[in-house]
Amino acid sequence: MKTTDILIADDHQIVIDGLKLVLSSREDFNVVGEASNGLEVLDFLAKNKVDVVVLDINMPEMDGIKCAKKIKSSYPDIKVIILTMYAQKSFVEEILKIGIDGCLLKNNTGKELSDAIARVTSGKSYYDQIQNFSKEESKQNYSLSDRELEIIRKLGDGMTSSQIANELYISEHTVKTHRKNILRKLDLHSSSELIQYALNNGII
Amino acid sequence: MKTTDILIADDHQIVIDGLKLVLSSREDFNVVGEASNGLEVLDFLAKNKVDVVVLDINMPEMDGIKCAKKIKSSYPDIKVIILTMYAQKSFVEEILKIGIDGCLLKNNTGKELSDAIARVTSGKSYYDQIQNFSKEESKQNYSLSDRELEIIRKLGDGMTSSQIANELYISEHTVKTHRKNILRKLDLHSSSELIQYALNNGII
DNA sequence: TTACAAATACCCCTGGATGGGTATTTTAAA
DNA sequence: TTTAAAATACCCATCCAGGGGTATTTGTAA
Repeated sequence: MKTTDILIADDHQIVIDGLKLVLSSREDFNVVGEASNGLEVLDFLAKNKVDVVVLDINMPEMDGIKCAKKIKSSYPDIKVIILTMYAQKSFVEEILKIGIDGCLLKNNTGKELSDAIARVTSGKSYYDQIQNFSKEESKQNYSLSDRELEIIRKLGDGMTSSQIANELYISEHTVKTHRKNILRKLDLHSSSELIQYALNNGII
Repeated sequence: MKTTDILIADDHQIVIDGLKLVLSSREDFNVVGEASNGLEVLDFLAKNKVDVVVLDINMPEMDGIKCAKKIKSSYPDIKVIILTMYAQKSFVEEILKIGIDGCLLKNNTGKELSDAIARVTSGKSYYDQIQNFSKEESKQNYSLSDRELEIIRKLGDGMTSSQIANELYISEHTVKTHRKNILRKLDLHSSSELIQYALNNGII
């Protein structure tokens, strides 16, 4: 029998334990490794043969999206499934662009994860809920630049515009411009909303 | 054989599926129900006999802490274990006060959850990491009042002091006083930091 | 090489947030 | 019933955020 070798990445061990058991219900699935962040995933892939990687988005060190990008450029044959807490609008564009094979919410049953893995190994893709806003919202869903993301993270640490300006060796005016652009792009109106959004979408 | 009847509550189905499988490895454990929020838990308890409830903190409708409080007052014999993402400093005091039997991070293995359940059924308690800061930080870790928590949640929605004042039928001055007290208690200095803190500690 | 996005920088103004007080009433606990 | 905590309300001041512009430089992709 042809088996599928699977690597699971999540920063919560108990979730990994659960997923392993969920997937062990199928004889053709073989969980060959686990990782608690993106760096561990890349480390594992360098030394082992894997067919499918199941990635949580919110992980320390290197998040799931960044990790998926690196996997797809270094190992285009490996299938990647993103497992996430929320429907992460801000990442939809990126998920589609990177060519991630599957994406589903943690909100789903274990069986659906099995189904998703089976689908992607057969060369198909598995998207849950995601494709809905990929069409409707991708137009108004402007993407944030690297600089803007950098500033959002510093805002999350409670830094003011002038503090950020000092740390980045740029003018406070520039920081304020970035902030205005961020709020405009995301259609938000305060830092509080921004931090909430950022945390819910894996930016922080 | 005496079996332990367990109710699992988490807002992510895939986590429930995993936990059920993890716990099924012990013959004396019997997962009799599952719930995706606190209200469903109370509903289930009203109709079924349960020995142990495993509660996630972050759930919609009614969070794990509020739910635990109600369980302990209505069914003092039912053991309660809190399962959480982060070490939630702000809740330690409350967890100890309510008399929750066990508390562990999702960051643990499935076996540790089994151990915790076994311990609490035998009348002991199981605390992971939590007791550390319960001693060290409980002095400077002032607890927030219900009103203060209410205001934090509204701030998370991006509301201003005056908007909150209108919604709660109180003066804007009062809202500002609450905000000042919140920041002072938590030793924070801006709404951005507060929202970050609140999301990481299950307040929002 | 031309066009466009990103990053940079500055101007204006208004309103809200932060931090320092003080003080009353209400509620709950000892 | 006395005491303490919580919720209420107001004063002051300063600083920063938010929203409206415009403009230059830099890098990159068509």
